[in-house]
Amino acid sequence: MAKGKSLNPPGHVNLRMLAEHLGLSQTTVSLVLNNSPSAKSIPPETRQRVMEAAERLNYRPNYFARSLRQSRSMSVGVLAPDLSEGYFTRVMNGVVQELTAAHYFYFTACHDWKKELIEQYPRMLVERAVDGFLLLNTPADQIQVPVPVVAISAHSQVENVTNIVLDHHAAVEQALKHLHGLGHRRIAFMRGPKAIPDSEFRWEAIQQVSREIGIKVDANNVIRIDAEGWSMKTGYHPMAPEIGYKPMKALLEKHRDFTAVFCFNDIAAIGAIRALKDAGFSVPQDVSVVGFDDIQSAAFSTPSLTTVRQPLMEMGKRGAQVLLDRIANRDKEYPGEITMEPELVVRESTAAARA
Amino acid sequence: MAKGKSLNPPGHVNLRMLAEHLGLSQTTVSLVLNNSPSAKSIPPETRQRVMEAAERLNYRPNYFARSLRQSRSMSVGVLAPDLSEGYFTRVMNGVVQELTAAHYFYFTACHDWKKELIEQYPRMLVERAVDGFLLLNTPADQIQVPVPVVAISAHSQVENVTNIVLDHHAAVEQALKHLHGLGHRRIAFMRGPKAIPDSEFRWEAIQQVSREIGIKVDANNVIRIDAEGWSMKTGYHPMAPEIGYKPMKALLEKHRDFTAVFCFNDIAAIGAIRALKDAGFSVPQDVSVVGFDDIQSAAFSTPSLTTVRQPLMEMGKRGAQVLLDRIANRDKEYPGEITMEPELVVRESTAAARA
DNA sequence: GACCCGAGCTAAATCGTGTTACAACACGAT
DNA sequence: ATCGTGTTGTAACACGATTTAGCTCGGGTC
Repeated sequence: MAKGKSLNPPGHVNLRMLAEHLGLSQTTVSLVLNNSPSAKSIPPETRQRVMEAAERLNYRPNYFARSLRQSRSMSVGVLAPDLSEGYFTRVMNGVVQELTAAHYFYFTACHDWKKELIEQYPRMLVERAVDGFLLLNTPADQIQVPVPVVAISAHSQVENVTNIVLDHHAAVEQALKHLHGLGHRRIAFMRGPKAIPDSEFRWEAIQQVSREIGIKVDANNVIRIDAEGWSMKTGYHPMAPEIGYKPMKALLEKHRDFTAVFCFNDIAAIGAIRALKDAGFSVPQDVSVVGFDDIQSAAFSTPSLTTVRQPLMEMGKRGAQVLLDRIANRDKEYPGEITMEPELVVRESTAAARA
Repeated sequence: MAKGKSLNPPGHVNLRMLAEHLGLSQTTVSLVLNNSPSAKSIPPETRQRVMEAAERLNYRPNYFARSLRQSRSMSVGVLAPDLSEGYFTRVMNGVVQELTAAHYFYFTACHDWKKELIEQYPRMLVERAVDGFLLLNTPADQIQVPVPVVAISAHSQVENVTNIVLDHHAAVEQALKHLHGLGHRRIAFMRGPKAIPDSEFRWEAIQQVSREIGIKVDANNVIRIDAEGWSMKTGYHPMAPEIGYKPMKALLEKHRDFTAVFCFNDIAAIGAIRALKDAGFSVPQDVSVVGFDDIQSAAFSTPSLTTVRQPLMEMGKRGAQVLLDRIANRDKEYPGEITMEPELVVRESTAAARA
């Protein structure tokens, strides 16, 4: 009665208080609650008593004290360029599923492609003791941290980093064989911005596959997304279809010697289609358009988009799984690269080439 | 030399180690580094010496130990239903700007509309000592936490919560006056899912404004988005245009006695347009469609969407500002509600009613 | 009787910081 | 000599959990 139980700050039950209340030592209570291996010798009745009291007094172990001891925080850092509509949300849907199931939380940090932020954020998050990093679409070369790193859609062969990548050869092959099979020979290519790791990688795949299939890549038919369009500093539209609209319009003003366009992603493809329509073309009768990613609106825009589906959610899930696994077994060997398979989704935006 | 400096785990400099190295006590070093008021008496030279050593040895105070002592974390919790394409990313763009500028990080937690998670996550994040909460599109009634809360797009008059809301009367008035002005009299309304706080609020505004303008709301022309479509458990498409496609299709199978549709949001509007086209209608010649939000794809879908623009980014910015202000001055008075103004954006999806 | 053993527990150290209470000393004033 | 009063620090505890090392006691073995 004089145990002092009633004068506590309510809702803040200690291990000490719990132990006092039970007439046991903190050690015993802790061992039971954590189901520690050295708790074998504790009889079931005592166990039961401890569990019940913890439940009844609504005991919650203090997060910081526990983390201080075990030096792990049950949280990871997610580094991404921005909170973009297409890519980010889809990958994160998969990531979140896995992290949540493992009782992990995550910090998100957007570097907006700024070099200094790409170096600064990892340091700041290490100070907050994240147990690992997940990089989305972000070059990993410069990142040196004392915890495991998994990079999704990056291609840096660096110690400590596991890459989750798409099989780009297969992806490009499916798209180009589809167009080739429809009779397209003069194909325009829209390259991604330099900053994005996938851009160069995919471009090389395009050149290689083109040689294999026998498609000529004409420099006059290669356009490039302007990296500025991706920046936050545009304010209102960080990553609008505009990024595809502008280069397509520019190309159309020079010449119209192509029957199909292979776009860097779906958002750009939607913009490109808009530019084609504005120029008096109809899609797919006059020009076929192929996108990349298969974001949600791809199926519902008009015309619906033929596109190379990246299994973004699965890539997120897989990435998170690997990261959690590497965190749990820090000295186990880990894969340097994991490849995921794409899938061509044929919809309305492609058709046989006009004669 | 034999001070043991070289046999440390590198990158892990203690306060103790720093103090030893300096030949001072931990207290002194701590006082200097935190610029504590009781450090007044410490001479500038000693100060200087401490600061330099900390810099040189790259000393970083342990986050857990520090938080364990002072229980605050320089981070906030963001609670949202999901990482949806339209709403979430736009609001967060504004939020992130403000938080980053104030050197705050944030945890994101998606409750997926599950009651138990809406109660559980705040508790878990309080354990992690977040300094405040930001609720997106999430009812705040049940949330009891010892830190400031700002709710964006919610309408709960609860102690401790500041609401950032849209002026729904103005929003609905602009949309309906636009349609009324184009000659539309028989208008179909798509209500939002029950779970979303804005749904009921907007519906009441619709009823009131309709009375004021003289538009009849016919129960046969009211459809509702099926809440299940929003759930994660659908796996692949958490929040696709499908949510608008299905109810629109169902309505069209019953009757076609309307010349315009006012949709709950842009994503649903895109789905509804698709359903109208599938049924042989053309938009806007046969049926006008008005959306809500003005998400990025609204301007680039075909036809481009007439919609009520919510200043989502500004709402996020404002919400974060208020939260940070309330965190910094915990006892200052705070606003219970802040109203933001909408703006009608007229594009291609609306036209004069057919005779 | 010495020795070991397992069952059932506990005291005390540890993690790294922040903070309170107090020590040692100098200097001048009484 | 004593007292006050800054100055310049330090020892020790608090925060709350985990973990190591070990204690006690009854019973069995040789």
